[in-house]
Amino acid sequence: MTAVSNKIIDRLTLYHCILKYTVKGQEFISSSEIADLLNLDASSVRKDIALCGVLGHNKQGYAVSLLKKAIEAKLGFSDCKEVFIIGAGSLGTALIKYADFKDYGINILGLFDNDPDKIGREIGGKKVVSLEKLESLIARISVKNVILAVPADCAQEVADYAIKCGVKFIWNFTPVVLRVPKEVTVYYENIVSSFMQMRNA
Amino acid sequence: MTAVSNKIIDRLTLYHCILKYTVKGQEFISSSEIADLLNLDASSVRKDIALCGVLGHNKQGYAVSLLKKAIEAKLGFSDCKEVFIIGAGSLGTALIKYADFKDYGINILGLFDNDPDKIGREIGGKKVVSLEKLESLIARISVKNVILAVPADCAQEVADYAIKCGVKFIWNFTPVVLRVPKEVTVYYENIVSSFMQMRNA
DNA sequence: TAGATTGTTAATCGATTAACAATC
DNA sequence: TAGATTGTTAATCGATTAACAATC
Repeated sequence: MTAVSNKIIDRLTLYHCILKYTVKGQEFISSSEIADLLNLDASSVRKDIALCGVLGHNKQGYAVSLLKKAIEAKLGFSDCKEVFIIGAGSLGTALIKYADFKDYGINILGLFDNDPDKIGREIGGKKVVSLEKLESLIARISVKNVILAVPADCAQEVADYAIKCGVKFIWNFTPVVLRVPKEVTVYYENIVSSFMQMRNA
Repeated sequence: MTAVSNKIIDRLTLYHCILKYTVKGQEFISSSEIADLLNLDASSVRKDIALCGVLGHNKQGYAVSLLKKAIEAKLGFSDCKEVFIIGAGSLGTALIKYADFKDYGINILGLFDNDPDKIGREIGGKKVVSLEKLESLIARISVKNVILAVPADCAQEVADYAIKCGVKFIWNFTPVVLRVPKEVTVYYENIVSSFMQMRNA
């Protein structure tokens, strides 16, 4: 399979959102219709779609349901990844309740915190587990991905612990740039940056 | 002031996070130290820093506090923008509680919802206001920016209403690509995309 | 047919990386 | 001095845009 750059992944997920919500019920969509919704060039839309192996129809554009499935296949929505969330504060809660994750192959298995008031409570259908138990749980069911949603002042410490437990990918929702060993990858959910982009527009 | 691309804004905010958290207490930092933390090329870091008008010192690198202030000035952290959040669910709650927003010049003035159970309740120090009141409030205090954190199935409808009230910028946390008039700008917080990038790495 | 739209190549544009003199 | 690091130019790389023949 051809490698797909992050920019293309970004656009493909947005095309998918269009197909799933914006043009729901519509049978065909043209490259220029997608391009207009996202302020893109129509030829780049056509190129992205070609990557997914979908052929269009003249004067009609692309079949919505076919294109939607092709994007799902290309991005691997059905190849489910298992994830733990660390931090059961308001952000961790929002993420575990984000039902759409399942549709995208993101399977949230558990929610960890070290606040005794939260441990044992149920949030979004999952029991909050003591952070101490991360190590034994990872040993049992090999989960390599965590979402880090803890306060900034303990982000590095918790990341170190998760890495010690065997975590390889950290989806980092804290504003802290983490020091990690080479074999560990951190993805920064840089919320503030997109606000700055909005402001500077 | 030189225009700064979104990619550069992305990197500058991450440098700022490093200076604020990761190397707190350290007096100087070299371009390669920043580059290593973020898996970037050191020369691109130096270029970004040059854009902020900061000069480094040989054998020492850049003065941390000076560079931090220069990034803040370049990105306009002190030029405060006022924002309403629409949707007082778990995501809206998480966002209003994200204290760091204030440091970045994001001033959240109010939280709207149309769920009678939520209206009047206090979340993150702000009273939840009925969505009906958006129009009169925007007429009084001219707020052009909203964070959209409502369920997908009413995203377009709520966006239409906000635009009718005079909103010009929508920071969209829903997975719905919105149809908006030309004078309105939508920024997509594409959470699923970054997960896909993580998976495909 | 005429018009609209795709698929794809070529041209342009911008961003990243490499290289290295200047500096302390 | 030698070594490390900046500041900046030139070279490379990749992404976007323009253009247009092919198609229905």
